[in-house]
Amino acid sequence: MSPDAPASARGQPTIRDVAAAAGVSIGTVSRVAGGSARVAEQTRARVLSAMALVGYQPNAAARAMRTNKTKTIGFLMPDISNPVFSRVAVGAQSVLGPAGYTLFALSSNRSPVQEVEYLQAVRQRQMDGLIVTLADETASATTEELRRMRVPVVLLDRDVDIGADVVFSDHVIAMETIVSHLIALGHRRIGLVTASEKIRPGRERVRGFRGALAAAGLPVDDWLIRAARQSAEYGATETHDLLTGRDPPTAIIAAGSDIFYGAMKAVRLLRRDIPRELSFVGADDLLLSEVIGPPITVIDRDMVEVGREAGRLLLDRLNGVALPPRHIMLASSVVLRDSIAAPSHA
Amino acid sequence: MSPDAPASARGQPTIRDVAAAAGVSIGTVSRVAGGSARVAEQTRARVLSAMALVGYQPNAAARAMRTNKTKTIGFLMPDISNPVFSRVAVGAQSVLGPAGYTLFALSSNRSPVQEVEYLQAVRQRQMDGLIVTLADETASATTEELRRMRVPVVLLDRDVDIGADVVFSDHVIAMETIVSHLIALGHRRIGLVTASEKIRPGRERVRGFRGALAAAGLPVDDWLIRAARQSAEYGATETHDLLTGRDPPTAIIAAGSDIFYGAMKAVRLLRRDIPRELSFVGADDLLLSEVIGPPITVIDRDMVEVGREAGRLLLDRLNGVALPPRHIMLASSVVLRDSIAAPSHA
DNA sequence: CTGTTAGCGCGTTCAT
DNA sequence: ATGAACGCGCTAACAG
Repeated sequence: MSPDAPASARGQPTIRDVAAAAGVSIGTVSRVAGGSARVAEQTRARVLSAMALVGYQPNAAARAMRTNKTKTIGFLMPDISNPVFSRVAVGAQSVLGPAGYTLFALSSNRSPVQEVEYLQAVRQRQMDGLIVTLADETASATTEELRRMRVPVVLLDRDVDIGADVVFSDHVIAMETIVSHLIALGHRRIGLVTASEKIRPGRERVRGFRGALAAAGLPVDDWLIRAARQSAEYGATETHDLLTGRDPPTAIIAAGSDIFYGAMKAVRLLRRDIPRELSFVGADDLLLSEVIGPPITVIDRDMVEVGREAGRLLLDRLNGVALPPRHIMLASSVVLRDSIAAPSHA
Repeated sequence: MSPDAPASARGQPTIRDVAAAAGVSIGTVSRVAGGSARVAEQTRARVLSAMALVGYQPNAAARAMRTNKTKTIGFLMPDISNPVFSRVAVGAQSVLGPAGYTLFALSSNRSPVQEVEYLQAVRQRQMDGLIVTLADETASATTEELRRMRVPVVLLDRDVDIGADVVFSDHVIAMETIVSHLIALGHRRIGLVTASEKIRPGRERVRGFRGALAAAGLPVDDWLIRAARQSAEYGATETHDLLTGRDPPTAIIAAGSDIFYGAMKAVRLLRRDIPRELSFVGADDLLLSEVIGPPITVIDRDMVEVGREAGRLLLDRLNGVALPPRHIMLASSVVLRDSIAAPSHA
């Protein structure tokens, strides 16, 4: 009494099996499956039940071959285990999903080689669009590969000239705000630990940092600026180095979620009291900042919204919008908490 | 001087374009691309440079249609923005990638409907294998869909009888260890906030919890056991409720990373001093536990290793290993820190 | 409204 | 060692 589905390749039933079971031609089955042309109600019902009977699922590869559309979007990010990036996936999916697209998340693990491989995978699989956060803007192999893409691409917070739509996060204004605030509190030596200047966030944060000092007429001590990597280890070692130096800062800005973690750990190990002995500013991890004692002042961004915006931009392109490249700037917010105060020996 | 690639559909060059550029037949190009049969060294070189010239990437859909293999693996998880899940992707990718497979991460956002949709997407796209952490073991539509899968499936920490390989995390031993420890310190009323008993982790943690109390000859007060959801909000409200109840616990175990966050926040808001007024145990977030003051005792698991194991199991199946379903159990560790002490009013 | 047919790009025979 | 031809499952265009 089994459905007795011939089931061709891979054991999956095909459109032919359905046609045979329903006693119609494959064309009709295709029409029903695609919901396209008009089919007699009675026929449609027969086909539908035949599909259910044999457990039919359309073969995406065959469909893609015919239509040159896969209804899939790739999202390439440097590190899937970092919520700052993966939240973007949640946002993008929330707008792409209802439009009939499936989002596939890809994590390059910050490796340019992996990045290129994934970009090729996206091209090979004929994905209909791509959202990407590059691990390194200066890797030319990656940008070349990106340029080969023949589908809409949305870039996230990177300066790469490929004529793509971009969703930027503001870093300068937020940085200026917090640095000015610290200066107003009396701080003269402020340390900054952030990502490499090889990517926009690092560059922009350093720019905002220098700008705020300049605006206040303060000198810039390059020793206080650490912008090379993004990791908890980096945050820890640089913070340790800053705090144990000859002329340590009275305030530290750990701009980046990984760096925030590491810097915090270093501060704990050195038993510096926040904010009495040291003012501290974190970033990109609201939850962490809330449960630490004392609550930490942070620069925060809504990464889910970044994902939504990226999804919207992509959807427009997918729907044929032919405007010149659009740039969207999303604000960062500074959440003031108890971790900053006037420097003690002032 | 442009490569002048005809570039068929979607603007991507095909095997034909390469053949024309190299002055050979498509069969030869295919042989070179597949690295299969022997080709004259000189011919191979010509083809290779022609490929580079036109920027050829084999069309995955066409390949899949012929070979019934896609070299892709799906990883379905409840929430991509939770590192506990996304770390698994990192581990799985690290063993699947070198074997030539591309891992696509899919986040169901804890929605059974989304889960079914993604499972169908996996089937339609003829992915070669699947790693899955179910959001709800009791959703029959999901398990049915899972059963339809004709490719190897690896389940993560769930009890679903589909004859698949499974990677389990131990929850019972770790829970017994920490509860016994708290009891030894003098605690008699211990609160537990954890995931729903509809999924294995919730069930097992509750089981270990009850077991440890029973072993110590202590009564179980069901009011102290909260096992319904996984979210920061849930952790916060339940913790608040426990701490403000008539006969509050002297120790709380927040078993789950989201719950950990929320519970911690509730403790802060109620200004309970850890460990003087309250002993506190978190889970699944080592970084958070380190930077909070005081450092928090946690139950921890190596999720990257879970991913690696899952990848290995899958790879074996992909390579034709036909053993009966294998079950792997990975230990959890209890990291003792300063957040637990003898109850104060003891 | 429904059946028939021609490829989509590729890997794989089978000849040469 | 290489080329020609077939068909994987499907959609779209055309007949009827």
